Amino acid sequence: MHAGTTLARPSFKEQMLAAREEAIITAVNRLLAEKGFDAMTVDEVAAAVGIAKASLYKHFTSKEELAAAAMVRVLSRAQLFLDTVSSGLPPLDKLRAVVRWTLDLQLAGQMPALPSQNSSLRAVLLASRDYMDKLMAISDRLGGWIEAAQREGSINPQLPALAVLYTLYARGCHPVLGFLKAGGQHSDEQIAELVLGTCFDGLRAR
Amino acid sequence: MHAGTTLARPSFKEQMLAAREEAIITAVNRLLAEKGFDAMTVDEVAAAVGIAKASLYKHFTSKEELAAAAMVRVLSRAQLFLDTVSSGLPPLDKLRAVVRWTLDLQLAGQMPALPSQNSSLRAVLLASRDYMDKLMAISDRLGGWIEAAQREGSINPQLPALAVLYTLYARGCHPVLGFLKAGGQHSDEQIAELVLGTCFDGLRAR
DNA sequence: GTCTATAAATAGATAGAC
DNA sequence: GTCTATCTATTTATAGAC
Repeated sequence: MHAGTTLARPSFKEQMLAAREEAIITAVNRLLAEKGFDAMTVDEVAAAVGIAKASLYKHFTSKEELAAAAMVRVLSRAQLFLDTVSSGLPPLDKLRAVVRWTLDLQLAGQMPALPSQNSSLRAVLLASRDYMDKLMAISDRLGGWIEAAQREGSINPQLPALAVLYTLYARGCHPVLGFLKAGGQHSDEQIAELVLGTCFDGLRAR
Repeated sequence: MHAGTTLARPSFKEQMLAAREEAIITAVNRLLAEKGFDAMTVDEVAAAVGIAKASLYKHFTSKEELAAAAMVRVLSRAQLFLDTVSSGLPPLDKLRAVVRWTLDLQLAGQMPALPSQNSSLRAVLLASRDYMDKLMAISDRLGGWIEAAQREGSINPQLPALAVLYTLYARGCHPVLGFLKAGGQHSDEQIAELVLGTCFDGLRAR
């Protein structure tokens, strides 16, 4: 939130500040993954970080800003991951890799739940330049890969590209992962591969 | 909640009571679909029904009971729908019909959102005989159809039947529907067919 | 910036008259 | 059973000392 990224080398104090805010966001991120925005309380966040609630409000001006920071960080990490996806890969494999990344994040309990349609968080996110810019940038890159995959015939060309994009995003909050994990019958690796398979190949036999 | 289903013919008063409770559950159902359990308030429910909050508590003992009643009603309706699915249909088509039913419910804004992992509602549902019995009964019937479909080779036999079941359930809270609907590019019918297609056939070309 | 203490608003739930 | 009025606990957010 504070400008820790000036051009000059960050001072020790600034580094401490940045580290603390990282810790805050990490706690928020976990709580958002566990119980979602509405059920998460600022008291819990403060307790998890180990600081007073009032101190939290020196860093972030509201509960919504707190959550938004976590959402932005996830998007930033997604962008970093996109950068690591080999450009030589066929577009379908790139998309697979991205979905796999979101599944791993979920299995690690680090995927914040999407705000519900009517949440106060939603309005803040839609108004956040940072969040929307990152979301657009990610969507553009994925959209390019989707269309390339459709041109080469590896993704069903009859599907609207937007529908494909949303379907990929939806994997980020797929409750199936939690159910299967709670069942205890499968390893995380097996679960991820299962869901990845049903996403791209469907339930029907091929 | 109250026993409106005695063996004797229900009196006028009992019918009024049942109708009121139906109206309450309908309002709760819509609110659960719109914003989920955590964000829904009892005040909103009372306002939507047009009665005082205290009156609500004469019918249902807590917010959780209120929501549970709505969840149970959805399961009851699902059971009724299962009964109407022609027994002559191939198992894959039966499963398709069920998913289609849940998609229609969602598009109508009448599918209550699943409680988050850590919600107080979750505990109440797990402890509710009514809810769990219905859920088990539905799961058993769907499980039978899934296994039959796998035996005849129309559903991928390599997938664990439970994974298939959860995947079907997950369609009941698929955020893609909301996104596509908000986009305004497609009719409800098109959206339902799109999601149905990606569920059974996957994103990849066939 | 961090803390303790508290304000202000809202939530779920209940009392008691009718 | 329905209402108004109220209680109690919780929650977001802030004041003010250090």
